[in-house]
Amino acid sequence: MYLEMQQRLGNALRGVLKEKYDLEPGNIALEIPPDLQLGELATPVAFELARKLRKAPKIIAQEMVAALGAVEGFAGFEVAGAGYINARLDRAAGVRAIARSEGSHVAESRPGAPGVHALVEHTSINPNKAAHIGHLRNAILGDTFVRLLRAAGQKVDVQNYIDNTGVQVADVVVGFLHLEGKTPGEVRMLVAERERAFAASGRFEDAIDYFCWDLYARTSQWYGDGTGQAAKERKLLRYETLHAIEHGGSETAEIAELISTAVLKRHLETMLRLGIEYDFLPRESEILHLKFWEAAFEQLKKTGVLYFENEGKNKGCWVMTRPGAETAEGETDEDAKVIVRSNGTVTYVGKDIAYHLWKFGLLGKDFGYKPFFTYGDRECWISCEGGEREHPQFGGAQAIYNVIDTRQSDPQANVIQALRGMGHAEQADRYTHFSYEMVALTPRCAMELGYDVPEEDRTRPYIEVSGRKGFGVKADDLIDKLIAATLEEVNKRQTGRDAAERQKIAEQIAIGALRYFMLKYTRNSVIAFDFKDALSFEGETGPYIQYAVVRARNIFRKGETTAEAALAALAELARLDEFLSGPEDEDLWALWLRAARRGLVLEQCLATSEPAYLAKHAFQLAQEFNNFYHRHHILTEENPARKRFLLATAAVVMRELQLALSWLGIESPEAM
RNA sequence: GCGCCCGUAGCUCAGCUGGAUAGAGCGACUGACUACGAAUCAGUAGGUCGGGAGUUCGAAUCUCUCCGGGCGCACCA
Repeated sequence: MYLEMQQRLGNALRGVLKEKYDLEPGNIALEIPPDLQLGELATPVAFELARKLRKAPKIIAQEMVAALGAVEGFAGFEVAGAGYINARLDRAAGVRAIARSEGSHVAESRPGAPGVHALVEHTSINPNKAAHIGHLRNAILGDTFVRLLRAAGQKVDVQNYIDNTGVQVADVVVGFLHLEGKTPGEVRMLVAERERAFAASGRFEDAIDYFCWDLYARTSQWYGDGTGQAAKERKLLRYETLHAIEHGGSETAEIAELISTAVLKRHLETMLRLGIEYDFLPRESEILHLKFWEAAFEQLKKTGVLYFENEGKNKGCWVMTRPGAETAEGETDEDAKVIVRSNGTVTYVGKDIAYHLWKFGLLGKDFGYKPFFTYGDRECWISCEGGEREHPQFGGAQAIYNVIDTRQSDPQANVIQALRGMGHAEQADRYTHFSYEMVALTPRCAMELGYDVPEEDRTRPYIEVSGRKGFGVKADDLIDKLIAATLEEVNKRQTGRDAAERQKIAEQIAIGALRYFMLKYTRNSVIAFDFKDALSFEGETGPYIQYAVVRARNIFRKGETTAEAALAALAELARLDEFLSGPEDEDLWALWLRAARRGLVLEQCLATSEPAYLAKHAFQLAQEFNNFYHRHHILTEENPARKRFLLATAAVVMRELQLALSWLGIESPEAM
């Protein structure tokens, strides 16, 4: 509702400016005043115009208010301070409009945006070890953004890119074959044995991804431990293995496929615990074998984005100019980005350009597809050669979002630069590197986990996690720990419920706590992870918001009615103003207004690619609700009309909280 | 050296396209439960918004500069 009123006021002001002063400003600043005393919306536009019109801001504001006349939904306008124009809403009409606005779309506010086919890539964990907390941040941010895009009416494909032929997978293969000295047959048996053991015990320590976590760390260590000749040989082994995997068709490649597929399956299971699902898993093996790069290479050469370097340190390579680089005519750009090495192989950025041409439907090639993982009623597909004849369409998106940590901004910028250089400016503009900062551990947390923290690192605010070193908190361990902690609380409080119900509630709360924890920080803030903060269920947390919903739910249960009925009953109340105009009732109106911010917040989140605004909004709404809950005892209210109004207030807040939580991927438990 | 990010209360962080008295959580201290269940609420203390200069009617927000911290800048992915 707030968003609609803001737009209406903006249009009215625009009309006045055009008619009275013949001005057509691009943007009219509209804000929410710091205090309800000053109205619900305000604009400082008169200040900006003062110089241009050579008049005092206050005079301009007065003239504009006079010219505005009546605007539907507004009770009036006034001039305040040195020239603010403050707008007051018609409160009763506002409440009725808020009660009615159930839709989750901001369709009318973003012309052209709904109906957009968007593609979000997130998670993209190397399939060679268990997922850790850093990966959780990526997946939770990505999944939440997907929910926001869908709430705004966009069609979204969710992709999880699998680098199954990279050096990280090669490293665990080296670990299995050379460090452990296993034959390919023995590796097959071990993977099968791990899958059996995990299925039987349900303990993550038994699973293949946990096994690989340690093996990968040991292998990384092993490369570094070798001296002289041994180090050389180990390095050689590493690259021979990598090349065998990239090339395919060998026993080494088969082992890599086996391991990466088993680990990938585990990643999907881990993410499913958080309610995160994917539509398609494109793999690097197909990008290689289906010759995506060859097709892209032709286009890159034809458009002149790539050129062959004959001079300098990059002699013999195909290179591209970096974004923002300027080189004088005839000079060698030593700083250019190498895309094809002098030995003819293609770099990571090159493969990524090909993949992104495919994402936008510009490559002229497609993957093969087969079903890979089932989510209740639908399939997640994976790339392959050949594949099923019948499959959903992926790729060919109009807008893409890549959830990738901020350290990869340079390569991401290279890909965008290449698209632009190839003449795809529109696509380059709709390519968003949805970047975020890493999750690190506080030194205290690292030491609690038993890691050896060097003296000089102990005073640092945080220490980066490292899969290569096996240094970090595994995702499933954290989730288990959270569930155990919430279950303990639930068991104390929900003594009347059976074990299965309590378990379900504990899981909902644990996941709510985790997702909220990852979403409450803005993207470019480093999260210094600590169990104390992550396991907290009080204050600015997911459970706090869930608890507000449960409280509202309890009111309707005890009052033997429903939120829907309470909202519908609002229509029968003749005079709403009597509950909204008294000085002691300002908080009620403020609560309705907060509940009305949904569209505004959604738009802000999408415009800035920042889910944290929604997290903040949900918390603030819950906070105001808790405050309201204490101040007004609804079920014992003696004035029946007022009781109805209070019930409707609880109902609208509950509706908005549940909707906001669902966008955050957080469930609302029945009881807490 | 070049590029990007950060520096706001004891700690962790918000602060929308510059706008009206700088906010929250945690922690500290004081209070409020035979209940619409306190995973809650009320209150108190706590800030030269890293320093300086500039632009502006107006700067935590924009520009420059300095200080302090982080991350990138491969023929790795």
